[in-house]
Formats: sequence, structure tokens, C-alpha cells
Amino acid sequence: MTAYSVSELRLLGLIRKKIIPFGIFYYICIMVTKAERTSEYIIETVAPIFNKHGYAATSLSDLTKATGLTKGALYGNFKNKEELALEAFNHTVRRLMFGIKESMSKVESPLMKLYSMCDWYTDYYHFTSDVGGCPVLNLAIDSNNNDELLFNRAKEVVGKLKKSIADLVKEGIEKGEIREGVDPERVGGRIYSMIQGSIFMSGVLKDNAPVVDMMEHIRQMIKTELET
Amino acid sequence: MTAYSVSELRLLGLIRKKIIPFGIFYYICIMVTKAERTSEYIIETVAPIFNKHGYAATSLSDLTKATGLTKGALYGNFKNKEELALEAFNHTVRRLMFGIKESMSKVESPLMKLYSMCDWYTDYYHFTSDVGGCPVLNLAIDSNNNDELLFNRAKEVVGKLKKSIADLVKEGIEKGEIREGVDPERVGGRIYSMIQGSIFMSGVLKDNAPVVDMMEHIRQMIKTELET
DNA sequence: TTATCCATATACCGATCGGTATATTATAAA
DNA sequence: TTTATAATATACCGATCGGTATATGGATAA
Repeated sequence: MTAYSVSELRLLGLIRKKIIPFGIFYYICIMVTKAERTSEYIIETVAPIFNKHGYAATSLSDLTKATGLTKGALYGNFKNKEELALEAFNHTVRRLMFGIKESMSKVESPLMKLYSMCDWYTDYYHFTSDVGGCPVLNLAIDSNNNDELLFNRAKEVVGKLKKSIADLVKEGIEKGEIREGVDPERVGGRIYSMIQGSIFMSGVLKDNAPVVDMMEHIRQMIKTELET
Repeated sequence: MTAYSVSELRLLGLIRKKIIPFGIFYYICIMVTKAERTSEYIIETVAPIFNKHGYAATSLSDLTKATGLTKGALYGNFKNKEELALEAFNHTVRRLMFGIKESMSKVESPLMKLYSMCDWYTDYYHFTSDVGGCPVLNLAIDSNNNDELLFNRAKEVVGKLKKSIADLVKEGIEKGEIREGVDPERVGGRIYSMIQGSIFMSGVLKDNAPVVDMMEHIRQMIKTELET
């Protein structure tokens, strides 16, 4: 089980606050119950399994084997397999989002943030290959025509990621860093398509080259087609 | 069951030739046995099901329900579920390949063939959405970490499609239509990544716009970055 | 220390899984 | 039409599926 800092636990929404009266004061007690620790342990352990094998191909026996827990423990902490898969996906996505936001927060301007995003995705293959590839790509394909709840969540994340690029482009135009004529939505969609396409190729060919090359291409594209 | 022309049957390798002696002559009798017709009927029927739901999520009862046949019939024509899934995939891919080759055969030069490919992919979403999306994308993701045989086949097709673009670029350079400095392999990989990425986006968002837009972008890219 | 309660383990459910041996039917050759 | 054979249906296999009711044990509060 990975060790977490308090800030990470807070980020992951796993900290419960309890207000305890003491005389005329109150203490705010930050606590993590056993169940919460177990839930998190389960999520962390099963996330790569669901990501690698998909929802249908992952059995409860796979999960009990990996966690060392029994079905009783799993069903004590999660409603069913679907909810567990959803939480596992959210966990992985939250981590990725955390990483990219952290990377982009280091620079100020929207244009620099776009370049920063390219830098971050350049290493994407390396830090996703061991957990079974891109969770967004995997879940979207896996759940399409199979599980509405999971698919809608995957679709939602795709939409958000696409929008986050479009928003940066829009902000760049407002700040005069990106040309007036550029359509933020179109460019956002294109760039995210390119990223996902190269992630797919890297995953299939088991080689980070497609992602690395595509990121270089996107940087060039930003330079020649977007920058003022 | 779709009606097939003799040329299509020949293409699909489903025609058996029988040589019948008649006097001093021989007749070549082109025949399709019942088993072959049944096999093809099964493949055609189950292909969209496997494509929609994936290998693991498709049960034999799904297949018997869809075909109206029993397990006995399926196992009489195919070794097992895996082989059936493989043949179903090959069938769909063969059809797509047939379509794109037909489209490209209408023009002569490699550069025009690249544009022709863009035209063809522009409609890709429409003629794959009803069979459950892009079979290459679906099988590659579905079988990765799950089924070596199926994954290797998907990977092989990805490699071929990527190579076919690279070959056109290479030929274009040789014929002086495309600039000397262009790296065919890199460009081939990029273009195929872009195509697959946009196909993914169209599939998730249930909207052909991403593919249409990306094809326009690739056309522009060919014009400005490849053409002499 | 003791009593309570919550978390986990155990045992079991009916349904369905992929696959097969055998019976039955349809086809095609003679 | 008869006969041989190919193709399909039936019935069944052990294993595993997701899920649950209940037993049990360990942590927590009094």
C-alpha cells in the first residue's frame, strides 16, 4: 500500500473531519477510519487490474486474489463490481489529472501551459504502461455498448480533457498570445484526438515513440499555426 | 444474410473449385458448400456482436441467440470462441480494406491516393457506427493484456495500415510529388495516429465531426508539409 | 476488563460460463 | 429411392460467475 501525505489524502477526499467539543473550545479531529483505509487499499490494488483486463474480463476472484481479501470485504466496502470499477477508474484519472495540473501550474501563460502539457504527455506512455495503459482510452472502448454508467463517466472525462485544452486556447486568444482566427473548440478537439491516437499507437506497438513524435508535432503546430 | 457477388466470394476465399471430367474436357465447377455458407453466415452475424461487446463480454449464448443456431453448429464450424472472434475480426477488416483499396484505385498517383484515403475516412464513422465502431481500435484495446492471439492480429493490422501510408509517402517522394526531406515512417505513423485518435473521439462522442475535422486537417498538412 | 459494534471471512445461492459427447436430421451421391 | 456422410441439435459436463446471508473475530468505547 502506497503511503499518502495528508495533502494527498485530502485531495483524494479520503479524510473525514470530526468536531469534538472540549470545554468552550472545539477540536477538529482529522481521522481516517479503518474502512476508509481498506477502501483505498482495495481501489489502489484493483485499479490496474480493471484497467488491464477491462470490466467484464475482470472477475471477483481476480480481485480477491490480488487484494488478499474476501468477497465479504469487497462487498462491505463497495455496492457491487460496477461501483468498484468506477471508483478505481476515478482514482487513476484523479492521479493523472493531479499530475498534469501540477505540471501546468509551474508556468503562467496559457500558451506555456499548452507546451507544458505537451511535455507532460511526452512521458505518458512510461507512467501508464505499468498500470495497463491509458485508463480513459481503455474504459471508453471497454464500456461502450456494455455499461452505461462506466461509459458515461469515460465520455465525461474525455469531454473535460478536450475542454481544458480548448479553454487554454481561448484564454491564449484573449491574452493575445494566440491568433484571433483560431477556433478553440476545433483546435482542442484536434489536439486531444492526436494525443489519444498516439497513446493508442504507443500502447499497441509497446513503444513510446508514437507519443513522443506526436507531442513534437503538436508543439510545432502550436508554434506555426497558433502563436501570434 | 448479405448477398455476395462471385468476385466478392472469391475475394473472401469462400469459393471452392472442383474439376469435373467430361469426355476429353474438364469443367471447372465453382461451388459453395453448405458448411461454407453457414460459416460465412455465422461470421457475418457475430462480427458486429464481438465488435460491440468485446471478446470476453460476448457469450456463446449471445451468439446462438443472434444466429438462431445452436452451440453444436458453431463448434462444428469453428474450433472455439477465440477462432470465431478472430475470423469475425478478419472479415470486418477485409471489408474495410476492400473499401479503401477500391477508393484509392480510382486515382493514379501516390499523392492523390493519400487524398483519396482522407476522403474515404471522412465517412468512416457512418459505416462503422452501426457495427459497433472501428474493429481495429476495439480489438486492440479489448485484447491487450487478455488474449495474445487476438492482440497480435490487431497489432499486425495496425502495423499494416501504418505501413501502407508510409509506403505511399515513400512512393510519392520517389515520383517527386512529395518533398525529399520527409520521413515516410514518421509521417505514416503520425497520420495513422491522427486518424485513429479522431475515430476514437467520434466513437466516444457519437459524432462524426472529430473524424471529419481531422481529415480536413490531414489534407491541409499534406498540402503544406508534404507536397513539393 | 468488558460489552458493543463494525469489518471481514465463510459458506452457499442460482445462473451462466465455454466446451463436448452423442443423438438426430438434412444433404448429396449412387 | 436408398445409403453414406456431413451438419446441426440436444443434453450434459465441471467450473466459475456475481452476489448474499450469516458466522466470526478484532477494534473501540465505556
